[in-house]
Amino acid sequence: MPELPEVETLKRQLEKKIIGKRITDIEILSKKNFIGKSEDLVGRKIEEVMRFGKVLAIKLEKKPKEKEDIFLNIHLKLTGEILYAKDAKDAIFPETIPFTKTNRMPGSTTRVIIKFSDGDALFFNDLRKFGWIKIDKKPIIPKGIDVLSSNFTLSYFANLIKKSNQPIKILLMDQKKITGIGNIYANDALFLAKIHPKRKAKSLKDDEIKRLFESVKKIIEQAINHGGSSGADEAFIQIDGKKGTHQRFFLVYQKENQPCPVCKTPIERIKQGGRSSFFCPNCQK
DNA sequence: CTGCGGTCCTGAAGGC
DNA sequence: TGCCTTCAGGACCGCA
Repeated sequence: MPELPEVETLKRQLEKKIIGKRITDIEILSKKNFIGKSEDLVGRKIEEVMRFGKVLAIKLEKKPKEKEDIFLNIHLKLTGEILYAKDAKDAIFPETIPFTKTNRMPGSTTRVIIKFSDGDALFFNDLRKFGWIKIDKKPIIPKGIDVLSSNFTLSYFANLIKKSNQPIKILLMDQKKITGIGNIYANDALFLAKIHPKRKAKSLKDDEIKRLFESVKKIIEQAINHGGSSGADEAFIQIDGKKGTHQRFFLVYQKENQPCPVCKTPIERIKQGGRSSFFCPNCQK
């Protein structure tokens, strides 16, 4: 489920751990999840860790005379995890239990292991195998504007909304327009802005657009400060295997039938684009 | 353009 | 107990 705050959390933790380390080996346990030649990475040092929307892009050093950059791009999709182990041989991560009841690390869902010269390692786990690692000359940058970038302005947001016939919630999650918002934060941002998820985007008034803009930024910022969300359906864990804490602050997401935090009306759940939307029928218009 | 449904894959949970 | 169905976070693709 990782959305922007979760990937940003991983990015910040990763850069503290892996910058300057040299890759000695890459073990691919599931070919489907690794696109490119792993040999191209061996022997290189990690130079930089970047994030574009929900994509992590790790920049590797160039070899002498090489002209093109080389990046290791990662998308975690629904169930991907990135774990960092000090000693790869007996790594155990106590909280890596999103779907099973036993410790399993490195274990049954590990798809790729990246080993460093000091014995440390990165584990790419992915239960459902939707995620990927792609080697490329450039970072894989989604089309939309990143919520944390300076280009994500009220006027950009308003312009997008005013010309869209889509339901506002679907628009919020459209990575070609805005990158980083997934199901959790779309639901909670709409609640905070008091806007019904089914509202047609272009029907929003200026003051509603402004409220939504501020709500999106606020929710994303809070979630980053909480180290991401690791709730019931969220496979997300941090690189040391610990959970984020933002699930404690969910407003309506996954709160079907529970009282609205503002007016106590039971939260409702509907389907939009095959995904669950949660909202307060009283507060959100 | 919209919205729908199917697709990738696995395991937990609920119904009977 | 056991089998069968349903359901999840993300993104894409094809169809009407």
